[in-house]
Amino acid sequence: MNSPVLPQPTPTAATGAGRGAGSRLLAARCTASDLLRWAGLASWIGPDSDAVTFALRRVAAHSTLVAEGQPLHSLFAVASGSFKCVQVDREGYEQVLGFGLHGDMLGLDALGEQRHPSSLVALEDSAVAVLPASQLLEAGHHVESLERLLLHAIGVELLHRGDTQYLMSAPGSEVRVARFLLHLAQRQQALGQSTRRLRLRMTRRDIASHLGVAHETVSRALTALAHAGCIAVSQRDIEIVDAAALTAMQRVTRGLPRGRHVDDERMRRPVQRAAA
Amino acid sequence: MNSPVLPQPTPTAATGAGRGAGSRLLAARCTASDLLRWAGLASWIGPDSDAVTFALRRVAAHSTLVAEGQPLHSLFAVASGSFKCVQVDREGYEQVLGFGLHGDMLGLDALGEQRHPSSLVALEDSAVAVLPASQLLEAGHHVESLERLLLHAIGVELLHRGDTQYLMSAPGSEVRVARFLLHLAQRQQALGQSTRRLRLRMTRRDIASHLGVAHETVSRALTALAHAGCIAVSQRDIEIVDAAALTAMQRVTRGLPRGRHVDDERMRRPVQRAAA
DNA sequence: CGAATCTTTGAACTGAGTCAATTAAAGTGG
DNA sequence: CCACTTTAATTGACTCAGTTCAAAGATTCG
Repeated sequence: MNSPVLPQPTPTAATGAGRGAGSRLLAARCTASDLLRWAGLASWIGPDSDAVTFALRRVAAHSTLVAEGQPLHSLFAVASGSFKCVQVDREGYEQVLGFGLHGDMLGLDALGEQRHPSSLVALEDSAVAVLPASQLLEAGHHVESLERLLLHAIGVELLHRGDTQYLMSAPGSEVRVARFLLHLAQRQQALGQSTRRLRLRMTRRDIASHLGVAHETVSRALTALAHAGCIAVSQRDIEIVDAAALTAMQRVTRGLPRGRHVDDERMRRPVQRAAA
Repeated sequence: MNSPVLPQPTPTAATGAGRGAGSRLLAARCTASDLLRWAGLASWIGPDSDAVTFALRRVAAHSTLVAEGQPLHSLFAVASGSFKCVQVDREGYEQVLGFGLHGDMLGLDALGEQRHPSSLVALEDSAVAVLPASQLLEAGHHVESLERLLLHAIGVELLHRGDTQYLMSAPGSEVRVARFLLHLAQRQQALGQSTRRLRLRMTRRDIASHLGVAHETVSRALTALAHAGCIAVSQRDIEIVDAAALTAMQRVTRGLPRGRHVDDERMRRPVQRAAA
């Protein structure tokens, strides 16, 4: 059926001592060292990093890890799989605030009011490390690497939010999608995965919500970018064919303060647009 | 360099007398108690809250407190005045990520890479408390209220970013502006200031950038809202005449303005079991 | 296999961006 | 203090990109 675990492209010598092939997720707990490794901060691992362990929890695809409004009990770190962070308003409109990939910390926005302002939903079968809020500060005082991890995660989260605002500030849909793809590729790169091949775990609707456009527009933008030769699209598998062109496209923003469009019809309009 | 004479010799602390808000007299330093008071967290003030003090620093209108890319030296708390947080991309387009009001913590997004991803620019003559990053953690371990303050500020910042994404997700410009005004009013309320009268410290351009629209559109939306009787506009002074109408307007999101399928389509089944 | 969801494509309508011109305010300097 | 220069704000006209409505493929899942 569903593949339980994706094989690691980068054979980082498993956590600890690899108990059985690919069975790391079956372990009941993980250490701060694991968290650091997932976040790409292996260099911060110190002798104290194994002093604390955290429970692992499986989350089935499409199930809700935390629901909006729920009081803060713990933070989470993505051990495997992926999540979306959403808010739904009274009208039922779903706003996707972001996506959590391997190693990302989830639930940080609950630190303000001690309750979760957004829901966390698994996009696929996933697993998270559970970091009890009460235990965190206490442990952080004794395990320095853990405290640094937390602070780092906070900064990264804020960085992503900034990126998202930048995403949404783009006036053109193709630009937004291009930025989104590049942003995703960049994050995958940080995880040591391919920069060219992207496997989108979220629906077009989720992407659309995240980008602030209609889902049809995402489709159209994707096909337009493909038609322009920037990418190749096959369902949720996307290959970045011409990263340079994509980047160039991503740079087009709203009305430059001054100066003219030096950029011109580089495949300005693939649409057949009322040719009549 | 250091200002030769400080007008008001309110020596150290002055926390007992000062509510911080009133005059713009500036003590050379402030305490954690002050920070908590500014943030509306006076209830957290404990005996240890005066154990640490922080330098105050004046920032002239339009001057840059921190420039994009600058390494992280300290965080800041707004003692008086206001700031905008901006990123400018290679084309020179300025993206406003947010505004910092009295009591807000500034520079948190630098915690990720130990470098400021965005600039902080004073919108008017302002002052900030300087919280050296190195000193912060250390002090936090001993002064509990300070640590809680930091965590709270982080959560609040994340909350604001979420609000901003919600802002920008609105398809209509009037909706965005309405949400922006209500958001601002809400923050002012948290500071104990008027909910009806808003004095915008930022230009229309800044607002436009923050909302992801053209600055002309902000003007138009403002006059439209005024024409609808929701608000009254006089330059940068805005009075919220009909908060209910504004709120109603703010709720209009994409796709369900009129008519048909309002309910059935969104079959919400929010909670599914997460754990195995 | 069929039901439901996801995805793509089409066509028409409209709201917001761009360009442009005018007015208002604020900062500069003699 | 008052010309003068700059920057901010408002308003109008026109065009187009993206939303909306609609419907047909594709994919997943029970």
